[in-house]
Amino acid sequence: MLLSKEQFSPWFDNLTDDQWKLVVSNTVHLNYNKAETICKQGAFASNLYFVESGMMKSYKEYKEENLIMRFVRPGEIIGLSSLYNKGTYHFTVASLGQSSVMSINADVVKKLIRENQNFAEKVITQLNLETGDSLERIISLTQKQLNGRIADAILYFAEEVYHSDEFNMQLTRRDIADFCGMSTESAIRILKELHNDKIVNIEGKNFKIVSKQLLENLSEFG
Amino acid sequence: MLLSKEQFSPWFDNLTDDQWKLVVSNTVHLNYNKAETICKQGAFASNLYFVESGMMKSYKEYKEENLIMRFVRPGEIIGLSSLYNKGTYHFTVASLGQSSVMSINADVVKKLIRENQNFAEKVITQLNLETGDSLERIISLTQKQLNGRIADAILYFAEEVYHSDEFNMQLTRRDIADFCGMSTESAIRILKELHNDKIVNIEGKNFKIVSKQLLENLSEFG
DNA sequence: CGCGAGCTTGACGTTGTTCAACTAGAGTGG
DNA sequence: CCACTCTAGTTGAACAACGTCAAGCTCGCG
Repeated sequence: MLLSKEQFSPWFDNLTDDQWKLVVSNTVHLNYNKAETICKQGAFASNLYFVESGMMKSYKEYKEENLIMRFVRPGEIIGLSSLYNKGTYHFTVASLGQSSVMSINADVVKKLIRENQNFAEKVITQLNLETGDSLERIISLTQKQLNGRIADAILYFAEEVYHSDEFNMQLTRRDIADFCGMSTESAIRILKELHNDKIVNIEGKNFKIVSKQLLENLSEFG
Repeated sequence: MLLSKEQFSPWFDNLTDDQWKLVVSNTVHLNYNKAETICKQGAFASNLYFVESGMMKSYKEYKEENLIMRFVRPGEIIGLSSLYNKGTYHFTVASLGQSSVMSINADVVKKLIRENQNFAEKVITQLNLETGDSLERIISLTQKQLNGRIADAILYFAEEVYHSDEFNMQLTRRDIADFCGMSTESAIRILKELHNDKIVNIEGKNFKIVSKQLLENLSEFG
């Protein structure tokens, strides 16, 4: 398979040819099926994963509970936050449907950080973006009630994941609940309420936001 | 005031003399009193703060609620996670007692990141440490009940903040509650319970861990 | 000496979880 | 082709966990 840097823009487009060759020669492509695990929380993070296609859930495991932190989409890199320190994955990442990744040796990424300031800056930029998101999630999860959290989740799906107010949800109700830090039953009840109140039209996995304004109100005051 | 790089080790000890001069000439020292604000969530992060003495609380503001994310101690830098992107502070940081900081221009820090790979690596290392802590906090706050969260907090104070099983707490009950994401009354009730159960000896602001084992059990199963 | 902030306690109401039961569809093996 | 099972989704009722409210208390500071 022929690889060009630009294909993986904007992560790699500033690499020198030598650096890119190094990346290519320390890379394998992998395909995952639904429910397969890309990386496991606590394991040594000897590889990072550049997502090429599909969608994954990235979650913290705690006892029987999973708390989904975010959904990972093409163009994103998994494992940046595991570089240095103990070098273990903070999350488990599992594929939601079919997906493919480019697996890169972590030492190569560290080498790029050392040798290419642009790359280092991009890494820090990305880490800080994730920190910001992560903090917003903490607020949503700890300071809002069920309504508000579900509203946040639906807005997140529409804006960050599907880029549309109408989408066919890939997730189970349980995934939604795990993303909102609540029980499956609670998630179902609130979704039903949203549907009955004609705020979001929900039929099975088909979601259509009817009133974004009301949804944002819920997120804010719910 | 005479400044040496080594004094601020390990953040700056790998800088060249020129780089250090640049830091010194773009730096001011500031003293804060109790309850004064070092930086404000949402404001442009044009400066970073290297903590020299004292202790601060770093918290997210949401409506009337504050959620304390961590306590900042000498040797730490405030604002790394605000570099790049929008460049606004993710937190408000307020001094708990008297404290002093070295305020550094953010552009200088960015320049150091570009020009000194060691520094860049340290920054990423630190950011990833903070990410790890932050995730542990999410788990504590969302997956554990009040007992477990208070236990986590006390263990955190003993291990990360005061480095002793016996300490005089600088915080109010409200601070403790804000750190554990619960109401002040709940925090008080649980602390009392811990005292009555002879797990932690608490008299006013004096804390003494009697049975660390039981406390860890609470953290794990509480 | 009085005032305000922090601390404490009990009673009460709300929120959200748990448990149990039921349904529907998808896959499996006889 | 039909039971059988498993998972996902759903609903209601009972219950536990936690927050809110109201009151009173203490202590340091002006």
